[in-house]
Amino acid sequence: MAFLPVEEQLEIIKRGTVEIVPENELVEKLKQSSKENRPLKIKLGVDPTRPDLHLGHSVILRKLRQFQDLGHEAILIIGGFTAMIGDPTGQNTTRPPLTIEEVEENAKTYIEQAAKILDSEKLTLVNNNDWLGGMDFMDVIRLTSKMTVARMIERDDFSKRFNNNEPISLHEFLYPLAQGQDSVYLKSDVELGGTDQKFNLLVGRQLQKDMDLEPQVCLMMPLLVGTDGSAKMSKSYDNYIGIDENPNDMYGKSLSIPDDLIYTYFELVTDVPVADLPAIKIKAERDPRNAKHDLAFAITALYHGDEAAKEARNHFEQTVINKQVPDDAPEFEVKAGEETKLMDIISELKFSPSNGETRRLIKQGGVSLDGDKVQDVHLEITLKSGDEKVLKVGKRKFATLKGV
RNA sequence: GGGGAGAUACCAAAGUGGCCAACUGGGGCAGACUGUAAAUCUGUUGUCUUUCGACUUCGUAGGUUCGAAUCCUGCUCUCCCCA
Repeated sequence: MAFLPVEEQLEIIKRGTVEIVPENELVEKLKQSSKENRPLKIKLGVDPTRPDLHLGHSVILRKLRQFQDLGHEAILIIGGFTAMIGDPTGQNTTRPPLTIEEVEENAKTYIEQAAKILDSEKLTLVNNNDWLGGMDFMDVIRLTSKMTVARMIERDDFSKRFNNNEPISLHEFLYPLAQGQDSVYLKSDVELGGTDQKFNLLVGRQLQKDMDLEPQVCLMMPLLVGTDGSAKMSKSYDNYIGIDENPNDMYGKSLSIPDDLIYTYFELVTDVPVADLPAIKIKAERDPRNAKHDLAFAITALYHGDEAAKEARNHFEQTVINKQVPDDAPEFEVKAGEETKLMDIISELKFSPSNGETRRLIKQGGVSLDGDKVQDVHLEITLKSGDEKVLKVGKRKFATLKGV
């Protein structure tokens, strides 16, 4: 296939990137690639420790997808071997290494979810256990001789842990080397990673040079800030939007991001054309309310389609803005003519983790029946056959109670 | 190899024999407010229980005691200093 002109490729490639090291080498590689009609090898290593993908992961996967669409070869490395080591990057504690079975299971889930973003037809999928697993101790020692301890503890996360008197296991030092060895083996032209991966990516470049290979270009994407507007998106901070989430949650969560992240999200996690971005930037500043709804719609539509996104928008307007009951509230059948404890109903609906929590909710006015706040913790209700009452627990748990 | 310090609820961190289900901060949840599931303010935050109260929890296993997160012993893990 014919490649787009280098300038046009660059425009797409540079969307949202923080840094390309070094950019002029990337330009050279792109020129060579066009000239020889040879796709570049774009490497992305993923760690199958936490298989639930969220928008934070999507930033880098989308970048890989963009390379695919430009006609280059996307190589997704499942870090089967490295997962058994445990990547120390960004961690304040040692990661528990996984077993082979866990890795395989997680990798499967990962690929299934990543397929929502990548073009799996054109994807090269490899597992670094295939080449790293076969190295013997001497190979490993040779590899370690290329790195110094001083360089290692230069790294931010290591030095932080070191200074905080937190443990660093020796094997964690091997992680960047293992990842770099992937680049040597694959002869990658470009490696993608988050800014937190800079060190690891550069090690790959270094090792390639040592092996007299053409060094890879390192392309860093920003870490997506989560819905709380401060920390990076991560499951453990509970500030994430999962790509597997249902349209309603996806839409609602997208709306909860702070206004000044609207543009960033458009740039990093939606596929609106590069050309439209300037106009979006202006709208985000002048009319954040609507810009954010546009964003929520774009994100939801990307993973669930336009129809589902429209429904999610309606659902949100109905429940949150107009405080009405959603159409899809689950039904709960109550035996007609019998007194039933409200607390038991809430418990059966799993709307609350414990009865203590339910009591608390009621006392705080967090439970209502047909719009009236429930005052009595021990309220018992009796419904006639065919009667319906709407139960609301907390902010967004609804159910229709029906007498049967 | 030697010496010292430590392990408390989701996280951080007080508490050193009864007043401790355990200060405080963060997070979570709820209420008010709002364009928003944001921000802010207020309340709340082990389980069971209508109340009284009962039960489980302070690394782990035992022990001392009327009574232990707090004292003793073994074990596991971590950090620091010296070599």
